[in-house]
Amino acid sequence: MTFLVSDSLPDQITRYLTEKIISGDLRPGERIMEAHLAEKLGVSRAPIREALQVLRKNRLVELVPRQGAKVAPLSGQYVRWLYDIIFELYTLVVRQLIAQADRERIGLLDAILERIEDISRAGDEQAYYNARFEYALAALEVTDNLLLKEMIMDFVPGLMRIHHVALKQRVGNIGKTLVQLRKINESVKTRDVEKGVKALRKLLNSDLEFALHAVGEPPRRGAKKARQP
Amino acid sequence: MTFLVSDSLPDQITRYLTEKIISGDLRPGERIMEAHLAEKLGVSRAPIREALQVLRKNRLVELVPRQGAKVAPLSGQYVRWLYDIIFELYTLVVRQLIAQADRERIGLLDAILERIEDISRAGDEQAYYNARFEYALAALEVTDNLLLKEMIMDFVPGLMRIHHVALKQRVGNIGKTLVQLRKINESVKTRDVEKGVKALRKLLNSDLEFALHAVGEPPRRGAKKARQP
DNA sequence: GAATTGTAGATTGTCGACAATCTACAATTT
DNA sequence: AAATTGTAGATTGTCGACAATCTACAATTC
Repeated sequence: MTFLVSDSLPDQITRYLTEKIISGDLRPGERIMEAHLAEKLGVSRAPIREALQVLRKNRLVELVPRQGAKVAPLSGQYVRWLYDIIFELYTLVVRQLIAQADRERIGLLDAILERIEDISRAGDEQAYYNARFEYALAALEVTDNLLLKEMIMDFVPGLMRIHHVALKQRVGNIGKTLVQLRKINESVKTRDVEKGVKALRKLLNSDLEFALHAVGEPPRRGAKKARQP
Repeated sequence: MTFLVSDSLPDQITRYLTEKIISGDLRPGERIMEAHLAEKLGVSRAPIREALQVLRKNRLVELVPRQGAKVAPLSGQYVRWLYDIIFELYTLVVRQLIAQADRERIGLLDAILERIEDISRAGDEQAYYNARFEYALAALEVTDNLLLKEMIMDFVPGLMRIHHVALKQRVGNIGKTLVQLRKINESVKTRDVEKGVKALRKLLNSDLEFALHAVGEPPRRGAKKARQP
C-alpha cells in the first residue's frame, strides 16, 4: 500500500498546468482563463486560483492584477538571470556535498553518473537530461539547509521547461557537460571544493549557452538590444 | 497628485499581517484563522487566503493543508540557513555594484553611509538598522537581474522581523558591522571585488551572530566564522 | 482614413454558504 | 490515573453568484 502525500485539487491542477506549460502545449504569453479552465476541469475557480499562485512561485506564469494569468515568456535575459542565481545557490550545494557526502551517497552518485555515461554513448539527449536532473537532485539531498532545497526545487519546473524547448529543437550539449559532471563527481571523492565549484561553473555555463540557443538568443557577440514584443 | 501602485484587498491584508508579525503582535506558532480575521477586517475569506499565500512566500507564515496558517517560528537553524543564502545572493549584488555603480549611485551610497555614521555616534540602534536596510536596498537597485532583486526582496520582511526581535532585547552590533559597511563602500569606489565580498561575509556573519542571540541561540563554541570564498 | 470615444461582452475580484475534516474534550476502557 | 475511543464544535476547502473592471470592437469625430 502506498500513501499519497497530497492530492488536493490545487495540487492536481498545478501538476496539470505545469505539464502543459513544460511540454509547450500552453505557449509563452498565452492567457490562462479561470472560468474556462474551471469548466474544462469540472471544478470551481477557487482551487484554480490557488494553483495559479503556485505556478507563479515556480515562475511558469505571470499574474497581473485584473488581467489574469499568462504563461511566462522565456527570454534570453531571464535565462541569464536564472543561471546566475542557480550558480550561486548550487555552489552552496556542492560545498555541502563535498563536506558531508558519505560513502553511501557517493555510491549513489557514482551509480547515476555511470548510467549517464551509458546514456551519453547511446546519444539519447532526452534520457541524458533526465538522468542529469536525477544526479542534481540526489546531490541536493545531502544539504541540511531546507530553505536552500526549497528555493532550488522551485526552479525545477522552469528548468525542465527550458530543457524541453531545447530538446524539441534538437539542441544538445552532452559533450561539453559530461566532462564537467565527471569532474564534480571526482571532486566529491577527493573533497576538492575549488575543483568542484569550478566544474559547476563550467557546467552551468554550457547549460546557459544551450538554453540561450533554445530560446533563440545565442550568446552575444555584438550587443543586440531587446525590443518590445 | 500621487497614484497608488496597488491597494487591492489582498495587498492591504498582507501589509496588515506583515506588520503584526514583524512587531511580534502575532507570535511565532500562533494560528491565524481565516474566518476570525475576515470578520475582524470586514472582508470575506477569499482575499485573506490570497494574502496568506503572499505571507507564505515571505516566510512569515507556514501553511499546512487542512490545518491552516500559523506564524512561522524563528529557530536558530532557520536563521543560519537564511543567512547562508543571503550571503550567496548578495555576493552577486556586491559584484554587480562594484562592476556597474556610476558616480551618482556612489554618491547616494556615500550619503546614506554618512547618515549611518551619524546615527551610530548617537547610538540609536533602531535608526541604525533602518538606515542599513536603506543602504542595502540602494545597492540592490543597481542590479539588472530582476529575478535576483525579487528573491532578495522576498526576504526583507523576514529580516525586519529578526531585527525587530533583536532590538526588543537590546541586542546590538553597531560596532562590528559599521566597520564592514565602510569597507564595502570603499570597495565600490576602488572596484575591489575581493575586498567587497570579504567585508560582506564579515558583515553578514556579525548579523547572523546578532540574530542568533535574538532568537535565543547564541553561536556554538566550536563554530567557524568564515568559509572558503 | 486615423484617432478618439462609447459600449457590450468577457473576465477577474469578492462574497456568503455548504461540505469535508480536523481539534479538543468528554466518555469509556484498561 | 493513563490511554483509547467517540463526538460536537470549529475550521479549512470548494462552490456558484454577483460586483467591479477590463478588452475588443463599433460608432463617432477630426
